[in-house]
Amino acid sequence: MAEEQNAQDFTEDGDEGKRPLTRIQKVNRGKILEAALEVFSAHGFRGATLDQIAAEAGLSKPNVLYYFPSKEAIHEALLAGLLDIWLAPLRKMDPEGEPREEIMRYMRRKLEMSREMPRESRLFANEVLQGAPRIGAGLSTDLKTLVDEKAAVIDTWIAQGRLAPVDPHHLIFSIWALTQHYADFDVQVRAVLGPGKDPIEGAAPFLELLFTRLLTP
Amino acid sequence: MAEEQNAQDFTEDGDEGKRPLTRIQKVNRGKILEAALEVFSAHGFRGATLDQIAAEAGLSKPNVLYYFPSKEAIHEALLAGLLDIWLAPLRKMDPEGEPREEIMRYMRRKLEMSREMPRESRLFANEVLQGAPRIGAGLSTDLKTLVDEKAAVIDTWIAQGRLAPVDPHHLIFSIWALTQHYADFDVQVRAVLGPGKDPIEGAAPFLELLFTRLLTP
DNA sequence: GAACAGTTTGACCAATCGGTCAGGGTCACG
DNA sequence: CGTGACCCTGACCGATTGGTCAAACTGTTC
Repeated sequence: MAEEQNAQDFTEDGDEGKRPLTRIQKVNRGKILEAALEVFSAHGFRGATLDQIAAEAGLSKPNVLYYFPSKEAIHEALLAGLLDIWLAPLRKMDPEGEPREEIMRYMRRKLEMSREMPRESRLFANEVLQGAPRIGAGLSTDLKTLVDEKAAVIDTWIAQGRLAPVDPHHLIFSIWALTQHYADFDVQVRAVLGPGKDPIEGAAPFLELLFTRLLTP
Repeated sequence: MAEEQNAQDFTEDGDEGKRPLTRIQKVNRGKILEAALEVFSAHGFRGATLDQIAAEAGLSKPNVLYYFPSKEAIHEALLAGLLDIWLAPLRKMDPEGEPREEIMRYMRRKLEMSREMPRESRLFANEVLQGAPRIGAGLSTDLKTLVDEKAAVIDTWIAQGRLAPVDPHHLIFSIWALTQHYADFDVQVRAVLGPGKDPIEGAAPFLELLFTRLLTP
């Protein structure tokens, strides 16, 4: 195997890894990540090829490898920020807010993300489906911590009688499942509904009704 | 080892292809399909290799190709019956039955399938996630027909006032999303809940509550 | 405009993958 | 126990894939 590790590498230096980041670097890294999101989300990690990514980015394969040390590194770079982006709406859930409105707002924001960021959703789904080999750690640490924390908030709300008594963990799962379904299974949903309307447009009022009925004491 | 009686001795070829199917053939085809289900569901079509399947089945690669003409053919053989198996519970939904009980029964059966056939669920999810390149046709024909038919039944029930008014298509989607989530995103669910209990055990009462609240007029 | 860092590429490589093939082993049955 | 159909395998092949490399090109700065 190639054991040669380029010691003088990229941003992973813990200390002063100050790198001015050329204009061309910024542009091309962006193009690569955008192309990689397109290809990885459509074919999975194993199903995507560097040639596809390079073509999609409008660069040559060696040029892509000039900006990222490996295919794996591109994938990691994509997943790196994804978990945070993905959980940002949940983080915003305010313990001081009105319980039902807070949960509904979270659900709406997640549904909106399924419409506006379906590729990110599918990238994530691909990763989890195959056992989360590359972000498994983040799931049982960051993710679990955040969910447990918000579940505690929900339990408080329930104890105060401001919310119908439901299992808070499964409530959060249900929001994930119901919203991401429209991004991840888009082809199936569209095949069933037939051509024309945006599926999420019909989903929105349904989910409003569903969660209102579920959460009203 | 997992000894699953893959009762799928398929004698297709409406033509003259009526070989009696040797005992060894039955056994080895079963071993290959079982192994392929394991590997395809875990890594996707592109991510799975014939060597993996052969190793999992305890056969040599050329031997695997003796029973199936190609990797593609193995995958197709798996998907062939899957859509039917997958939709069987929906087919059983009885227009003459008690509306809420019929829908609850369907939901329960789907949840049960997530527990007992998670690999099939993930195989299906993998296929749909990547645009359903191999069963796309079946989605907009068989699947759409069945769902439209059952949606009409649900609409009738609603018109009779025996069910709360909800969009029947999205109701069916919600059952799919909520139940399959526990199979497809198993790693994530377990990471969040922590080790120990079976996630589906906790999901069952939650889903009972959710759909009861949603469907009661 | 020299000089050097940063950028790009064609040619190439080793590994892996799906699949083939000739030949040999094994089973069932008369 | 012979024989033909069925079963199995090691060796091999062409294509694809992730990745390397030397050399050439470009942009920027003094």
